[in-house]
Amino acid sequence: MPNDTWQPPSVLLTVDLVIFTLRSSALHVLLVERGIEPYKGEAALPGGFIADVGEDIVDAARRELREEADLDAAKLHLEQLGTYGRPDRDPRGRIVSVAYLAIAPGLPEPEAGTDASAAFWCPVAEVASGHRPLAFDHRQILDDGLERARAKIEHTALATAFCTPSFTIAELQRVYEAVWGFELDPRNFYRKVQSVPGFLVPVGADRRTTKGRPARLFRADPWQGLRPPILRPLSPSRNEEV
Amino acid sequence: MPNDTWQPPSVLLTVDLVIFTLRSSALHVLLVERGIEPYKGEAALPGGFIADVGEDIVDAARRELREEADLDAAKLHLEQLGTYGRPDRDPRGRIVSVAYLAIAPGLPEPEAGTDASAAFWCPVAEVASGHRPLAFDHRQILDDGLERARAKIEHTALATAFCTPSFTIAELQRVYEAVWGFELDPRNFYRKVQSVPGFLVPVGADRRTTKGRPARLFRADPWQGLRPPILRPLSPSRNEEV
DNA sequence: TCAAAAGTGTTTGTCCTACACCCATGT
DNA sequence: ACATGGGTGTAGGACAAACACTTTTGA
Repeated sequence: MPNDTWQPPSVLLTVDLVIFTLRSSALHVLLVERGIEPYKGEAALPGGFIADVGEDIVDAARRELREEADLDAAKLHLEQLGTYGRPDRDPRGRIVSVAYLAIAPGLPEPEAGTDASAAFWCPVAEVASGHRPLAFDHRQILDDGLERARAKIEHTALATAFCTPSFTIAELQRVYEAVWGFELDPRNFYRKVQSVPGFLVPVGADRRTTKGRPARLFRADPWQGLRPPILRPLSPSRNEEV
Repeated sequence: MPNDTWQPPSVLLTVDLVIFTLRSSALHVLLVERGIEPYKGEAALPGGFIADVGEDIVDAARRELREEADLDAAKLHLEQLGTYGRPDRDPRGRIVSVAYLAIAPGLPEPEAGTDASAAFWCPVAEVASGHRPLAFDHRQILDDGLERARAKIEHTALATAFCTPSFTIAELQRVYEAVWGFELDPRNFYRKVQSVPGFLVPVGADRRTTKGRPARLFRADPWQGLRPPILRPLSPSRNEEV
């Protein structure tokens, strides 16, 4: 119990980032190969210490994203995922980390930045299957981030953040399938997303591919809410894919 | 950008608690009157600094609950709500706070503990209406906690944590109404909760009141998931009450 | 003319809401 | 008897899964 001379202990504060994107229809997460101890050479989520005592936490997350992966976080929506503060989570001492979640459209290989040896997109399935161990408690953070993303695209238009500025409904469906991990009926999906008022805005043009009928293009605001939501099936017949 | 002599800055870490309970069918939140500066004498959420660098954050939350309100948190389920770290949120300096949410059954007035001048239950409506200002950013934390609780009782049996060990369906309905803030049809609610497999376990006894037919008693595990969920109506005819 | 992908119609069953109605108890 | 709250039946509408079918393109 604190007495008159007691002073509150201080801790070190880091941010960690769960950045998802879609590459050739598969969900990927941004990882870095750690350039310093501990866990040097192993894979980890991008992140790092706040720069100074006056830096806002979400600003630190944006800065780390720029430094470690050369991604401009200005357009990315960072959502707080949770805080991970187990006393033994970092061998260097008491380090508490605030995790953020973000969604990025399909992008080429990120440039390795200043802090990390290398940044790269890793298939989420590779981590989930245990083939790719992660440093610290980052496996847990990634799992929490995946579940958050799965729930989030039900109630908001966040899935469109995976897409190019204008996209077809089939492209949007591939996002939902990659994040949820099972296939959907294209015809029912088509009408379901169209029926949500204010979700999809027709852009008046078509996208032509080498095969088949051209598809209408749409755009959307990724941060808009969806009413009614696009709920994933709970139990029924769903074709697993991830 | 950090150079060779750069050291990461340290911050002070606090926990804040949003504890809800039901008193005479109205949702209440546990508040304390602050005994020290800043905001001395004003209302705030219970909370405080972690005790030492080795204390786990959720343990600190449990300890504060015991110290400030003499509530035994061993049986309460503490859920992390979020982390609030705006650089200017505390005039004493850079203080980052991790907020937790918990639900308590109806309880008598809490005892004032060691740290706080007084702990008391305050109607949530009183805070929401702006009649009761809160210290720091605690109004924001409370709002976030309320929305979390509203969403949480849709997908888990958390609402039963407001109830006595055994309860009637009508009592459970009063919980949902108090948290959501509008009235529900008793007959449809009755069947809806009964239809969720594994939610309500009959205890084989009745509760007799002074009026009307006795109601069957049930018990439940507050941390169990609900499938299908008990969804609150989004738009339709709902009688506002809070 | 065929394959492939986009988009539409329709059927069928499930779930939800609203409300009429019956049941069991205290006064 | 009757008021009060507990509990059941059921009709009508909204919704969603499943799938047959039509449209529009490239080859």
